[in-house]
Amino acid sequence: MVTFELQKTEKNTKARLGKIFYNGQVYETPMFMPVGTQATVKTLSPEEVKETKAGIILANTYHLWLRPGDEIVALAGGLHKFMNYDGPILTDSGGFQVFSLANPKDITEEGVHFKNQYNGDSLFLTPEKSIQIQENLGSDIIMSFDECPPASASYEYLKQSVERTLRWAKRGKDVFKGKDALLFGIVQGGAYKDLRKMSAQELVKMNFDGYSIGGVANDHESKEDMYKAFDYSTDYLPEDKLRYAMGIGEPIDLVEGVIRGIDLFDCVSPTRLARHGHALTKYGKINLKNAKYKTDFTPISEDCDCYACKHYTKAYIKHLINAEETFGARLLSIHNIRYLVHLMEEIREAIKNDTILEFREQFIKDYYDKDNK
RNA sequence: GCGGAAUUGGUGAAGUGGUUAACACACCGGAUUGUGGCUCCGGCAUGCGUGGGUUCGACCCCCACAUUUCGCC
Repeated sequence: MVTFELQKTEKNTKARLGKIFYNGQVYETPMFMPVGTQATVKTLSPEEVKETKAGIILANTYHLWLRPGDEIVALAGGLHKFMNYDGPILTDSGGFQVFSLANPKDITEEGVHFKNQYNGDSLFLTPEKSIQIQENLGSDIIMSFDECPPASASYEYLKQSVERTLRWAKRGKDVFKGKDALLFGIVQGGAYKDLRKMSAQELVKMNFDGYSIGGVANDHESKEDMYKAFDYSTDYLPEDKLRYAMGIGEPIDLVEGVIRGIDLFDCVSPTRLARHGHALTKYGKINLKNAKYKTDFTPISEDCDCYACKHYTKAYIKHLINAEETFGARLLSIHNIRYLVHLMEEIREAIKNDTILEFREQFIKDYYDKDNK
């Protein structure tokens, strides 16, 4: 069972420091969570995930429901046993996949009809069903089933969607057993203050165990709008509950999110970028496919303590990526996850010292200033 | 030695007497935010073996040479 304790709020911003307790384990927030959609963080073993000092990992309702099926995972004794991971596991509700993957789809008050993209079967996902699947999976942090509209949706559509998502949240909460897991409500409303506020306040009335901020970074949403969505949401959320920005993100977005009162982030980017040959560094993202790394026999980052940086050079990893060897993707995934986890360590230190704004300034200078490279 | 065939970018190659030489791979860049790991978007032959000729115009027609290859002696 996951519990959360708020430690402090930074002097100049909404940035928060907290602790998550889980089966004798302790994790600090703000925290970055790697994504393991299909009950595996792609290319990594659980031991390698742990070595990056990541705590919570994500798994996905939609994918595991379709394959291998939540009943099978339940038979295996739950996700933790099935995938051999003893840290906390958070599951997404399937709401985002309905938005991003399932086509065609038909969204009704009752739930969402869509086709199984693998075999064409007709599927019907409801708020109740989503919770039930997540409980079968043995998730520690369960998400409400939400509609995730594109950022370009009209105000009118967003308003209706937010209201429906609230009704879905209520339906999910009503069937949630609440034994060993937390249930989060998901704040929607695009970049509109009144919608985010309404969404947050109504969810808070239902008293969820934590609150997610959804519908961000979708559909080429601007960073400005995303940051507004953070502010307009966290302003109306209780201090003593976790706030989670779903699907975020880029290093700068983690910094900006923390400043706006977010505790948890997840993103596919470290592992996806890795598979495509990119490495995150203090001085920006680098593309190891670039010819200039052919003879670069230095680590990705001199001061990184990850397995990849301790033992391998850019030239070697570049070779692996070029040769399409999975070990290359694995080394880069280890590095990129470690980079983001370490970034959060630095962020927490800055919150302790009440210097998060100075930290942001220096971070932007290092990450984006081309003269540093 | 004689006869035939071929010669297009790093590679495999398409191509028509008439504006910017198709496509693929490789290569060089870029993208990627609640993950379809083999994804997406760009760039990449001022030149079609070499030298002449025909033509208003030739990668495409003609001649010579070079190289490769096949067959025969």
